[in-house]
Order: sequence, then structure tokens, then C-alpha cells
Amino acid sequence: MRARPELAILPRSFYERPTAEVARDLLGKILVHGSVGGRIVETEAYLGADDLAAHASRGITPRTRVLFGPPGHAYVYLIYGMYECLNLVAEPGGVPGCVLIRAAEPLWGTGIMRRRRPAARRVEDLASGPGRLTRAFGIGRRLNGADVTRGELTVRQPAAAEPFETGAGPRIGIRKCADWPLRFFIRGHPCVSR
DNA sequence: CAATAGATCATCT
DNA sequence: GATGATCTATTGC
Repeated sequence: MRARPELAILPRSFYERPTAEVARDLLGKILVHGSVGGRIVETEAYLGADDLAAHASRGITPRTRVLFGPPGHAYVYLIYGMYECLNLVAEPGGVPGCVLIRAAEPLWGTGIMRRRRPAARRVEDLASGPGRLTRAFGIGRRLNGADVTRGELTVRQPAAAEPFETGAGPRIGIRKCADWPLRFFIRGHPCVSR
């Protein structure tokens, strides 16, 4: 495995845009947490009041406060009692919106990831799902509200942008607004979840 | 293979 | 007290 190159962190202005745009543009970017890192291959956009599937649609609560805050911060919450989901806050401050990071391709620290996810047989399965990704990357609720433009958890610009074909489709695992095409993924990538 | 049940708890009604 | 932006193991064909 190569040494990890020094990559530029995405600026806050990257996140201060419409949520669907941010979700689409996050494909191919590099998610780094401590000494582990991977390439984002699948995202989903969650909007505001009109999006009944989004947590923010119910207004500000103690949990959803960060969704209404400034962009470029992490929103981490527990789902189904045992899995955490990582989101990145988009839109200007005061406007809710976030991008769920659904899957990544492991690049660095795969040994650590394997130890955290003994159930995964293949490298492609280490982070091929929202709960799997947070487990493999060691991301928990203590990172809720963390600034992703600095600190231990960052998103970076890849050194050489490999070309890929972007796919879009309905989001997964929800019942409301299930047919809105707000899911984005790298077409044909083996790490995209089913 | 595909389908399904069980695990397990913070958050909101 | 019900519900969920899931994963895994197990069962059944």
C-alpha cells in the first residue's frame, strides 16, 4: 500500500450550495478519518421541509440542530439501535440540507477496517453501505457537529481525478418520497451498495 | 440465489 | 410506546 499523499481539503464554499449538487459532486472525493481513507462512491441528498424522508422536515429538534447550522459540518446519528450514519451538512447557514455518505472504496488503512468489520469477506464490502462505512472508518456520534474542513475528519480533493460515469436513482431504505432521484453513485463501481 | 427475521436504542409523539 | 436514511445470519427454493 502506498504512502498517503497530502491532499487539499475541500473548502467550506463547496458545501454552501444546493444539496443535490453537493451530493453529486462528492462522488470521487476522498473521505479521511485519522489514518484511514477512502473514495466516496455513493451518496444521497436529504432536503428540508418538503422532503418527508429527511430528519430536517420535522423542524429543529435537539438532534437536527446541526442540519440548520453552517455547511461543512458532520451530522452523525444512530439508526436501528446499532448503526451510525454519516452526513455532511450542505446549503448556507439557516437552510437545512445534508448528504448521506452511503459507500466508499477503501484506500488506506484497510487493515484497520478489516479488524473493525470481521464480517466483511472482501475489501469491496468493508464500506459498501451507510452502517458499514461508519464502522469501517470508526466514525461515531462523538463526531456529530465536527467541522469537516479541518480536524480528524476531512473530505479531500483526489490527486488525479479519474473519470467515471455518474448514475442517479431513487433513494434506498425509506418509505416517504421514495421515488425522488436523489441518490447518486459511480456507475459500475464494485463498492456501491445493492 | 432470494426472502426474512432478529438485533437494539435514541428520538419524537 | 412506536418507529427507523441498516446489517447479518439463517432459512427455504
